[in-house]
Amino acid sequence: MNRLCTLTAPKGRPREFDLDEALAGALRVFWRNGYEGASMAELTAEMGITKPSLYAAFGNKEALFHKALDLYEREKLAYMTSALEAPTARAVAERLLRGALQMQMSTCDPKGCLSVISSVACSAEAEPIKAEVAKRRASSEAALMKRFDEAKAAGEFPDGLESHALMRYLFAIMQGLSIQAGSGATCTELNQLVETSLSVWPTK
Amino acid sequence: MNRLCTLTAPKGRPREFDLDEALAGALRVFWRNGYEGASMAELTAEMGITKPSLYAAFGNKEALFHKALDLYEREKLAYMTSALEAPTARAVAERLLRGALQMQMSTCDPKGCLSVISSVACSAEAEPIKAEVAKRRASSEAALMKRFDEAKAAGEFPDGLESHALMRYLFAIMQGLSIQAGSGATCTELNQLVETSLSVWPTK
DNA sequence: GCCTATTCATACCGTTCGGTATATAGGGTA
DNA sequence: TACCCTATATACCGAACGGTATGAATAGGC
Repeated sequence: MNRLCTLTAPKGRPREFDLDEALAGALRVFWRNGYEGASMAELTAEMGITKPSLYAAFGNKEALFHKALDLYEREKLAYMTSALEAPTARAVAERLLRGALQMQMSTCDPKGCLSVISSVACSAEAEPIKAEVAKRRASSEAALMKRFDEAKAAGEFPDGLESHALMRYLFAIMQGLSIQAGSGATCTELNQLVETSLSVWPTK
Repeated sequence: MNRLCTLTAPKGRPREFDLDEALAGALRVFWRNGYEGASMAELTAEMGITKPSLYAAFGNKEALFHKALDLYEREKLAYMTSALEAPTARAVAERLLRGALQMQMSTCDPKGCLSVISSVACSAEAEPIKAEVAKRRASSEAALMKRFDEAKAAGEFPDGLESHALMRYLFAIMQGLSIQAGSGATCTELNQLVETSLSVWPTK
């Protein structure tokens, strides 16, 4: 009895769409419109499936959003974790800013940052969404602060400059970058923003 | 015939609510939830009037939003125009950052910036809202750039630093400030952000 | 007192929202 | 072939959406 294929051959009728492709479509819609601005009609249209298929495969709208957020962090925010490996705090900041810039200059993806959009665009009923995004952001902030703590211990910062404050400052610039990118700023303008931020970066 | 009161005594039944108070209520709702997140039910509840009264007095939801945006700029963003009168570019930046900080520390107003919220939180049908906010922001940007042009002409900037780039950089920090304020950052953290930004402000 | 003009409160309009019941189609297993 | 399990497509659900028709209430002008 051949059992080699048991994992790849489930029992019933096989689904006719690709899970990853559908999720990528959902991500695009959430990215363009935010959680509440994304309607099931637009989601199913972009994903190329019907509503029952969506609910069977992903649960509901909120669960779909979580999975899309996972995909976003995994594919689009990968530069954030790799940037932490840079040798100095300034190099980390440079990688983060240039990574964010490069992402915003992509011609195929929506503009702005999904995390920023989702943490802002919500009425009272979308409070859980806001909380989830805040949780993930806190994790990113903690990672960057840990890296800046090391830099401070290595004597990279001017006196009186706390790693916590510098982390918050850098995140603010990146959030401003995504806001401006979503508001129609040109690549040249965004590049100016990054270069200016790097030119004033504090050194000892 | 006494005509002194003709302006204050219109013909029909007098309205039973105060226009400014109602508009202030609408502003709070839009500020908390964004344009699309603000439902007519929540608006009328906070304004203390019924839907027909709202439509008679303000037109429709979009016109109400425009009037609320006017009120917001007039009352909450007044510090932005007065900040331009500061003697140096650094003093302008300091007034802007401290003004934004003070506004975010208000305990009675919602957190975050209405302009940022409105420029981000919108699906396809709210495109006109986004465009209107972008128009107003462009006007603020132009005013700050004009002021920085004067500062550059006065020799306040390091070589190679364009007023356009510095304006964009300062706006990014303020936008990041409002994002973080809306995401639950404490007053201490926001103050750290402002102080750090000022400590790295470029001088010649 | 009567007419006109405006506001108020209620109830309703058609549409869209997120989510589902139901019936059919299609593949593995026996 | 018969059976089981899952995915598909259609049609539908109650609720909430932005916006209005309608009639009663309240003021000024004559």
